Amino acid sequence: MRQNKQGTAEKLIRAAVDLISEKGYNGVTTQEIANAANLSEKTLFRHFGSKQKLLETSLERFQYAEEMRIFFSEQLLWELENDLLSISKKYHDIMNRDRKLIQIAIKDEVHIPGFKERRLQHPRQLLTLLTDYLITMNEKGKIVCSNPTMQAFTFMMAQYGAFINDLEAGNNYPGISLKQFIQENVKIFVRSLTISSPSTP
Amino acid sequence: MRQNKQGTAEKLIRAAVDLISEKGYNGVTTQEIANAANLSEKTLFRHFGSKQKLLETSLERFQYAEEMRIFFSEQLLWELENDLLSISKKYHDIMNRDRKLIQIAIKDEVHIPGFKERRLQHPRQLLTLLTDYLITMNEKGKIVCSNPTMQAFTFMMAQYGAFINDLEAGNNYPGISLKQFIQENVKIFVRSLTISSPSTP
DNA sequence: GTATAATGTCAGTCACCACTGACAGTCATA
DNA sequence: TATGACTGTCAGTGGTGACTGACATTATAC
Repeated sequence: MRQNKQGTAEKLIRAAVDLISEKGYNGVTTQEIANAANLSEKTLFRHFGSKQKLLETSLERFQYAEEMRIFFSEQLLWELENDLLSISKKYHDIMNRDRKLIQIAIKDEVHIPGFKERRLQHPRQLLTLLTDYLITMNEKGKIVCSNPTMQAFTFMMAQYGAFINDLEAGNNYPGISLKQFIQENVKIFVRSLTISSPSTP
Repeated sequence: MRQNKQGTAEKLIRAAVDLISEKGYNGVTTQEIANAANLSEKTLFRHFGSKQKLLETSLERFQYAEEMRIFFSEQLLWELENDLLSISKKYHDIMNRDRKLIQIAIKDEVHIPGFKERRLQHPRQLLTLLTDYLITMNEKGKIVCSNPTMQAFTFMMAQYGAFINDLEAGNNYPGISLKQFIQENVKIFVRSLTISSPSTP
């Protein structure tokens, strides 16, 4: 019965993440979480000591950390359209993997020391990576880029908006999919960044 | 003392919106709300009957409704850069005015019948208005627009992302302001929509 | 077969919280 | 000065929810 201990904690964490992301930390009872995990409430407390600690443990896995950095250093082809597409996809992959954790983080209500800071550091890192990418592309003469930081930021905000929209509004816009959005957004940036001289009609 | 009744309800609603947007519906007690409004808990219940009803009443003001439609029919100059700028500004004006209500809506936890539906209808309306605008601009020969719906959607998502980012991350990106973002985003769309022939380097 | 570790059951504690009733105070108006 | 509309105080009630302790149960390992 030694290996069951980890399995039990895992079940509880999954149930907690599921329920809390739906109904909020204060909207779920430890009883409900235990039931959803097919375990007794007592077991929950034996493993985590408190509801708050259970949440903290659940949120610890919230670290895509190095993944973006590695992606940027290994997967880029220095071909704008291609790269922006794969960056977008990677972004949504990562975000969707942590979908429920992000939902919890947004609903917040809960104050875990340092958590917000840790969370906000990811998009800052992405902004840096993306900015550096644009700068290099500019140096290579492949794009015309006057303000790389703001352009990277704008690109990110579009992705972020689409993700949050999908997260909480689901399929609010009939006939519009995330894939289509990514393609159109990349097209717009490619067109905008590969103009030789600004067109003045 | 007749006019005080409305003033009292107003105070309570304001306090409720402030606190609930911060800590979530289940994270605030009626006691706290009453204190924040400098009124007794009893008065709160005399006015609204229940905590839930207080929230519902607070959320009823959440209707920018016609404002966007009127703006689109009256304030546009049919000059792309100018119009996209003023649309962006109007959007953020409206969103910021209802900042706290939107925060409550996102944290959700609360299930008020029909509320979510009512809320989601606003961005859908904006999408329609913006799409129609692009179509007309295309017909006027002022832009080259292959896929107006997706382009309007992309423009919206960028605004939405920037708003949500500002809402919950505050000043996470030092040196980047909302104003700068709006300008850069508009520039990107203008460049992208006013290319006569796609440049292939 | 017995020790050990993990879980379940059950009854219960304690604090908090939405909400109430009874009574008293305050102020404007007639 | 009396009435009425509004608010405050206070002492409650009933329910819920996080968390505990004592004891029984199961499975595994030696």
